[in-house]
Amino acid sequence: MARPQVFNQQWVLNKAIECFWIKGYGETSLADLLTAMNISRSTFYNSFGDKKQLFMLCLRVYGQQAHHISAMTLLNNQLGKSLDQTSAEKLAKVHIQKLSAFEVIKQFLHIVLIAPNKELSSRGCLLVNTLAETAKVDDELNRVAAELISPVKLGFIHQFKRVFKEEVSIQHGEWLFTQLLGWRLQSQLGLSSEILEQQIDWSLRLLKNQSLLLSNA
Amino acid sequence: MARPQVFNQQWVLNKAIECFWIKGYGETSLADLLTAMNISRSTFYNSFGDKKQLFMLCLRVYGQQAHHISAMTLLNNQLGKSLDQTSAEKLAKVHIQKLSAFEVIKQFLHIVLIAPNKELSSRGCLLVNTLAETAKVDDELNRVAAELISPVKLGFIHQFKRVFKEEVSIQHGEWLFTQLLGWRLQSQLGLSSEILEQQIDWSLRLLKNQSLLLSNA
DNA sequence: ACTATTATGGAACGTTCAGTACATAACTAG
DNA sequence: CTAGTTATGTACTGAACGTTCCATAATAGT
Repeated sequence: MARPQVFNQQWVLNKAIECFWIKGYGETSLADLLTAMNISRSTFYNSFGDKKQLFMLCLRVYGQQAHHISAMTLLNNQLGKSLDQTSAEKLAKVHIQKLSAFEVIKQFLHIVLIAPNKELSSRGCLLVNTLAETAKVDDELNRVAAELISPVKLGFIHQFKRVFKEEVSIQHGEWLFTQLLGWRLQSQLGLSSEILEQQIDWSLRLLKNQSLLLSNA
Repeated sequence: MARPQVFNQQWVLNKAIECFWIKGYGETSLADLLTAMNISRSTFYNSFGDKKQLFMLCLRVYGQQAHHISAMTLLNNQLGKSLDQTSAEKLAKVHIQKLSAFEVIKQFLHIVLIAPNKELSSRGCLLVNTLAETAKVDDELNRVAAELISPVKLGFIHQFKRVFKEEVSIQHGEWLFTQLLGWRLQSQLGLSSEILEQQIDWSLRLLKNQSLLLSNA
């Protein structure tokens, strides 16, 4: 009945996510997007409304992927399609299921913070970045980003509790999540991966002995 | 010999810092700056070169102030002129010198993360924000921000060690600094101040028992 | 009072921005 | 083959951006 779309929806969406992920919402121009997505202006506006709508769509897709990835990583299943091959290979070699609960978490942190590649890990998390960028500038985007982060965080904590088989509390998961955020920034500050791994070791060892030190109340 | 400047250099600089601090470099327009600084376009370009040069100047000034403030806070001296009156009053009431080393750190974290006011603490650190914002966009600004952060971090760690009287290592300071960054983001994510304080308690208690758990090698 | 020097105000610059209008191309159902 | 529908490419819009330019105002030394 009508002329068919010549581009691949998922492909151009992932390209858009990559743009926003690298440069942020404000710094990403329409020209950047059109070049990366390889579509024309009219196609853009016909298919995605406008820049803001596209961005919110990207946030949602990214949120689902991020949630999926962190959950899958801890569950030792296949990686989502969005990660590149090197990451998938690295993960496959880990053989998480044979490691202790602490090793699983350690490997997860290692992959998220260090392993994939400098390029990827230095980007940080699109949702967290967006939250910071739009904090005082765009209430709507800020709200959306905040809403989308929460399931990711809860997913992390949930898997964290699963791995530790109820030996830890939700609060411990929150505590470790705080440090995950901190490590992200530290690595962006140029903290050496040696010290980063050392810190991860420390935190996990502290968590291992948490029953000795941390009361729940 | 010449017509004198009618504006106060420090005053307009602090106004500029406030702009950049709230909206970031990219999102702060020249109109925003001129309104806040209350000067005209030509005065702006004559006195500060251009937007980027002014921004780098602001970063330097802010870096010195931030360094000063964190050091002074821990040393229980007067606050720098840049903090507002409420913060100064809050700090004066703390009477840090009478508290234990751990209480000093705890109060410091409390002030930085929770106490001053939602407005101020939600801004985060201008240098950290800049580092994140310019990561993939402007190499020069990124480099400058990274260079200016390091003395602030070292200052924090130095004072941290001073307060603890060599009972802790530099690595412990780095570890706590990581969490400081994480808490900043968490509070921006809407983490309740109750949980935030709980986490601070936990981390400090863990640090208190560090000799039991953490080896230095 | 005159001159040199600097600060200031305002108009205008070219560029880039997100978004729109419209003609045309590509397809399908009839 | 035709009519109808949708996708696409190009030219354009008005607004906002950072920056420059120039005339003018205000001072200090001579």
